[in-house]
Amino acid sequence: MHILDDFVWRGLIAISTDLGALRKAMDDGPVTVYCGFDPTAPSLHHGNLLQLITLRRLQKAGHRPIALVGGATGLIGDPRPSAERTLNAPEVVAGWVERIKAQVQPFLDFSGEWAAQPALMANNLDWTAGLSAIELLRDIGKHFRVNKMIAKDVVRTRLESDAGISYTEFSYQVLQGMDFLELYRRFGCTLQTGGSDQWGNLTSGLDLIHKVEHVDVHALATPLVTKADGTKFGKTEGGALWLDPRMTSPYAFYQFWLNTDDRDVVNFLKFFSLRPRDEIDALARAVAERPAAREAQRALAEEVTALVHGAAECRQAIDASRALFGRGELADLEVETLRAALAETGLVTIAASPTPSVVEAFVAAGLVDTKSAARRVIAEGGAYVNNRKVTDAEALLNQDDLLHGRWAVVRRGKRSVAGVELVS
RNA sequence: GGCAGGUUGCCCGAGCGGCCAAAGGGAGCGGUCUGUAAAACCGUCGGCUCAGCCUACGAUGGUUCGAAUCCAUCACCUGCCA
Repeated sequence: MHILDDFVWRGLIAISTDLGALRKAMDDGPVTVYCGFDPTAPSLHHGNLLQLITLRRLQKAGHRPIALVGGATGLIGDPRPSAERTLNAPEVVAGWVERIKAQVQPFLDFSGEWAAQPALMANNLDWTAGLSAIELLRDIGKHFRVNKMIAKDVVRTRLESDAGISYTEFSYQVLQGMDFLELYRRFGCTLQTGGSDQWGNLTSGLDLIHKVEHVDVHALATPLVTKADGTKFGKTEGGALWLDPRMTSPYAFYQFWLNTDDRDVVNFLKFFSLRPRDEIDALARAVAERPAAREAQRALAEEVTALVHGAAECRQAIDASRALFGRGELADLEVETLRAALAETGLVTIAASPTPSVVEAFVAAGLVDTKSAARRVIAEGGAYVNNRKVTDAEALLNQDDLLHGRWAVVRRGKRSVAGVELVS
C-alpha cells in the first residue's frame, strides 16, 4: 500500500498541502522530510511520540527523515493559545537539546542499518546563532507580512485574549519558516510534518520557500490525538507521559497504554502501532467481541513500550503488572519476583525502627504528596497494604503484615501501587 | 509617558469589614459497579504534632477589637490615548 494511502487509512492526515503533488514527488524518488522537536522540557513526551513514529513510517517507506532539534526555537517558545511561556536559561535549553537528540536516536535509522535513506539530525541554532538582527529583519523579515502573521490561529487567539502576545513569541513563526528554508537549501528537504496545532508554523515555511526559491514544498499535519471521554490525551498521574524512563517509568508507561479506553484503542493502534492493516483489523474485532480480554490494549501497550524502552524493559513492565494485578496472593510471590515487580512501580526503603506508620509509608512511596492526603485516602477506604484494606489512619506497619519479613506493597485505589522495603 | 480596569486555592470564577480555608463549576483523587475500561451515582479536594493549630486571597506597610474585603506604596497584566 502506498504510504499516503496508509496514512489516510490510519487517520494520520488532519491537514495537508496538495496530496496529489506530494504523491507524485514520492513516486519520483525519496523525499526528504523534517519534523521539529523543541527542547521545552528535559524529555520528549506523548505528543512528540506520534511525530517520531510518523517519521519512522516515512523512513521505512524509503524516504529520508531529518530530526530537527530546536536549539534556537526552544529559546523562544512557540506561542500556546493560553498564555505566554516562561523563558528558559540558554544553558538549560542546551542541556535539553542533548537529551532530546539522544532520545530521538532509537526511532530512526541514522546509519543505514535497515533504511535505504539514513536519517539526519539537525539543530536550528546552527543557522540562527550567528544571524544578526539586521540580517534577520532585512533578509527574512521582508518576506513575512504582518497581516498574515496575525491571522494565524494561535496568534489571533492570543491577540484576542487577556494574555496578549509578546514580540518574542510572535516571531516564532519566522524562525520556523527559516528552518524549512534552510533545510531545503542544505538537504533538499521538501516536506515538513507536525501536529495540526502547528499548522500555522508549518505553512510559514511553505510561504517563505515559495517567495525566496519559487518552489512549492509540502506539509503534512497529524490530527490532535483525542480521547472518547473528552479528557486530554497523555495525562498520567505524574503529569505528562514522558519518554524518559527517569521521568515516566517503563512500568507507568506500559500501564498508560494498557488502560486505554475501548473506544480509543483501535484509533491509537492506527496512530502508534507499526502493525499492518489486517492485524489492526483483527484486534478491532477482538475488542468488539471480547472487550474484557483487552487484547488490543495489551498489543498496543507491548508494542509501544518495546519501541520506546526496548524489549527487555517492556518484558519487566509486563511481568510486574502480572505479578501485582494477578489473581494470586502477594505472599506467594518469590522474593526476586516481588523485588523486580516493585522495582518497576517504584520502591523505597525506610527504616524499620521506629515502626513506620501506614501514612508515612504512603508518603515515602510517593503514592501521595502529603500526610493529609494519605489520611484522606485511608478515610475514603482506598488504602491497602499488601492487598488488605487499611481503615485506621493511625495504623502502623506491623511486622506480621510484611511479606518475607520486610516488604510492603502499598496501594492507593485500584491502580497506584508502590513498594516499601523496611531495613533495620 | 497619561488614563482606566485588573491580580482569589490546580484552572475558571463568586466574595467587597466579622457567620471565609473562602460559594459555584471544571480537573484531580477515593468508593460502588466492572474488565487495572467507560458511563452513572456518592464522597473528597491547603498543611500539620488533625475534635486543635498553622499558613493562605500579587508584594510590603497601615487603619481596625477584627481585612480576601478599607487606605498607601510597589510589582506585574490588560485596554484606550500619546
